[in-house]
Amino acid sequence: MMMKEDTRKGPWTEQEDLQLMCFVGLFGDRRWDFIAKVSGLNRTGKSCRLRWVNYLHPGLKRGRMTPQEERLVLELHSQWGNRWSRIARRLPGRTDNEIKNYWRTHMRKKAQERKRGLSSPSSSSSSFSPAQGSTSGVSLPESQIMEGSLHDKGVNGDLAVSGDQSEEEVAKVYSMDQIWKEVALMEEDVSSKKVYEGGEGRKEDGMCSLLSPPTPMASPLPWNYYSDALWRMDDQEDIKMWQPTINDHFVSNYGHGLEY
DNA sequence: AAGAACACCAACCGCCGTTAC
DNA sequence: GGTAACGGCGGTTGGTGTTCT
Repeated sequence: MMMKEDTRKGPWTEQEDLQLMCFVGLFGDRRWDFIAKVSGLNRTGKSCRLRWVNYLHPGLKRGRMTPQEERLVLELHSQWGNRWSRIARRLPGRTDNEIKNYWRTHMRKKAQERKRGLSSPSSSSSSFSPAQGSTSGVSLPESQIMEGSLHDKGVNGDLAVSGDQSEEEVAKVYSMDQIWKEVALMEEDVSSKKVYEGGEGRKEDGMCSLLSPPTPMASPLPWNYYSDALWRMDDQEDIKMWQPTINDHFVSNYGHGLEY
């Protein structure tokens, strides 16, 4: 068959999402080029990966950043600069893209505010005010508020952390435990209300029949649990822990379409 | 009510590091 | 060791929804 001429671009359709989720369930989220080919999606591997990482990944949170998250982003950005993926790793459920977008819009706004503020020196220097104070008084080091910092590579490039060891240390600087406790508490409340809702109109229902544990409702743990666990996984090894159930289930129902 | 301005977010592009051959 | 392919990352753009005038 000769396809593959024009790879599709632009927004993903629901059908494509489903297809992608199925094949990621089957083959894991690493071999993107392979998945792109095998799935029959006329997309590049990159495109598939992006879609998965930024939108379809079951562990993703949606919606506004919590004040804790915002604080964390600011803090980590002050340490690492525009290392979005690195920062994202410290915010489970948030993607580098999301954080990047967040930073751009909010910091740009901040920069503009400050520009104006410079003419009136007594202006509220750092009351971080997307929509005036929705972020519960996150304060930002002056140096970062300047417009230039939107593009620079690390505010304190010199101080910039180097190496993973120091990364670990830095992460603790901000009394991470405290932050996470708060976040956990908040989320516990929320998730207990909407377990399995998929949140924000996500269209997971369709895929759940394929990818969720065989009998989601009968499962002692909600799908969210799997999702969250998955999000934290770094290795393919970990994924294998849960993949078999998906594979069995999926293959038995949809394996007919596969030639591999 | 309509248009402008702004905010948000999904997706693409290009570069770079890693891996496989 | 060289090279091609791939995956990941950061920067950027464009579309859409929301708020403001």
